[in-house]
Amino acid sequence: MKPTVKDIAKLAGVSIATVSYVINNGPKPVSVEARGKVLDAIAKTGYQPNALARSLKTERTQTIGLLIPDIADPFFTGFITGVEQVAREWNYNVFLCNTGRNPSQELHYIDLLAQRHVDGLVMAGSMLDASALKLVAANHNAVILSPYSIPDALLYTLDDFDGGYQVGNYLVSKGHVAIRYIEGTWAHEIPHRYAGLQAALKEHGLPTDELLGATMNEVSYEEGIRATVQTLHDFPKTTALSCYNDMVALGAVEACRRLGLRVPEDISVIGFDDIPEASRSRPSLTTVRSNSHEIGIAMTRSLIALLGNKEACSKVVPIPVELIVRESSCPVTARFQKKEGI
Amino acid sequence: MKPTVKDIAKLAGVSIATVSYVINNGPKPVSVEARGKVLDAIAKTGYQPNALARSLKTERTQTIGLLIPDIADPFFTGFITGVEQVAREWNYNVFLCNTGRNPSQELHYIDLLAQRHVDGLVMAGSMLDASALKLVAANHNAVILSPYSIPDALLYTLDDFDGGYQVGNYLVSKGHVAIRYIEGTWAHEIPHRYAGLQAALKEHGLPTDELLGATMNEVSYEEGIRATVQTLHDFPKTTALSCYNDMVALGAVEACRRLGLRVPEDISVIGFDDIPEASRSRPSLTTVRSNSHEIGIAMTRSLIALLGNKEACSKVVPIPVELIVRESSCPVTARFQKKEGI
DNA sequence: TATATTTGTCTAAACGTTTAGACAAGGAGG
DNA sequence: CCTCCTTGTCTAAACGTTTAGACAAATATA
Repeated sequence: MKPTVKDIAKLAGVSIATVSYVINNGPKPVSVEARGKVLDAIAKTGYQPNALARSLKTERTQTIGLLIPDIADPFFTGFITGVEQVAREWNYNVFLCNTGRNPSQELHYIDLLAQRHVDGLVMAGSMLDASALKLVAANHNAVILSPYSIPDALLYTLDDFDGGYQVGNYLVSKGHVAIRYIEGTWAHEIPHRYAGLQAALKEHGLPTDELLGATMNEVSYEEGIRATVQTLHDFPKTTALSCYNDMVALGAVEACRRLGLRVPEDISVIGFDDIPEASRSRPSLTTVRSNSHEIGIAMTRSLIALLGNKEACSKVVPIPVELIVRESSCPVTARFQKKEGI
Repeated sequence: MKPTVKDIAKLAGVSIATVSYVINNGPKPVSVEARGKVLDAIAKTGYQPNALARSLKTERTQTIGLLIPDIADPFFTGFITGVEQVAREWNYNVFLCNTGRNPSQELHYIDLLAQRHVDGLVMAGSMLDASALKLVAANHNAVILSPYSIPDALLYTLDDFDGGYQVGNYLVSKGHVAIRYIEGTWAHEIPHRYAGLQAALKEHGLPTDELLGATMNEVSYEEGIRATVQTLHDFPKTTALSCYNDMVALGAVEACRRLGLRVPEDISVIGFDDIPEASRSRPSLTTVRSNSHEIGIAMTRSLIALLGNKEACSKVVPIPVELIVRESSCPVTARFQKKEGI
């Protein structure tokens, strides 16, 4: 079968320790001639070290586990490539786990990664609740992107609240009053985007009791359409839709089209994430941007630093977000002018 | 540290063999009382078996390596979820490797997966040449999606040629003559999509010497725009663009818009893959569909079957493709009528 | 009753590495 | 010349599992 260190040792006429030393530039020195013989034997046999055995002994797998909710969501594909890039730089490998926004699947993967002794965890968009997350953070080397506050964890927090707040402020400043928020699945006890939006409206003295539109069974384009149709059926006078997600917002735009509403003339639609399709679609999507690729990079750097010096450097890194205004949102004022013109 | 089988054995007052037997419903039977004691000890300590040690002994990792060129390409995300789904069903895990369409990166990952002793390989959209692929197929349990013919391998082949042929036939039947093909990167010695398109034109007695438009440095939306602008600069009379990819086709549509050309009135654009955005975009994209999710499922089933009974069941599975006509393509005839109407 | 089989348990040897410690040889410094 | 350090090599013990084989007791078969 596959050649082992033993075979190489025999072939080169040295001890297996010596072979190991040359493979790893081992802790002990090796004479040039011995090294030569070993290298020859390795080349001749095409020997490849068994990573399993190596990891078993060294307690390091040079692997980081990456948990994300949805591989088809461009926000996360950007995130993933960021993680991969840094991992490659530092000679780590990435074991990607796609939880499908399913908490039990997520727990299953966390167990799996533990059994495989990954060196660390990068988590984003977890569907676990705060206490479960706390437990994960306590038992693993983990860096987590989450809106929860988790003591003693390496935590990145997207400023969801501010994102919602900026959307709210923007819409109100343009004269919108009948605003609805299309929530994703109720992942968290505290839906920060919604809360931020709510806060902005309150600040301007607007009521928020009818702010929440229909919620969705899963986060997808199709469900975005369904939830929007439902919402506009329940609240026909809506002039602005703020959506959990760009995918959802794209669905919302499609729903409006089907209902014969023009975007943005009749109704404004705003998303979240600024995925590539947001700027490509017609109308292009007003949205809240956060650079997921950069976040992935930063988080992975943090994790690798943590793995290096085990000092419990718990800290919280806030990530700012930015409202990007495009074609899908429009001043109510303009619309009113148009109506008056008739 | 983490509890081991030894700890459980001591705690339960049995031998480590017995512990192993209950964990695996082992090859030997275990009395109910012993099993009970072991299960208690496991529950009490939260013991998790070390997958590394286990795999080292059993020579199985219950893992399949998945190699794809681009995680951001929706064609492949569909493929990935298909693979994951079947893997989960059969209690396998997926180690996903994103090669970034970089052959050396791809070889690196293949080595990595070998060192980690994955049980099998699923490869799609490889950038390796036929001889390298042949080598991979010979040395691993692999199922490969590739246009090359690789003897003694489990091979799936997308009917790229027929896809190109269908596009060509369709365009010619609608009266198009000035057709250009926007190639992706020159991944393969034989660009089948191009060849199929060419064959269709030849069959109708059309010249094919000016069929090939500008090629791209990488497969992306942005490069699609660039290559299209270039192509339409070189061949201003072009009435139809057939593109390597839906991503590229979307770029082509955007390029046309920037050049003031209406799609499909002035020029037809056709993609390949039928990614979700193809039907969402305006104009919606005429394209060649193949269900990547289903392909992922079928290939993984094949691999798992192969892993079960090692008989070298080499075979070639062709995958049909289907032209989906949408808004982005249009009869020249209609356009001519319009012109005559003026 | 004597013998064969089944059932349950244990001991110990792998699997392919890494690495601490023993050891020998060769120089350097006194 | 003796001691001390460095250099290079080797032996052997881990790492945490699985499992073949030994063995004893209980049960079935003759």
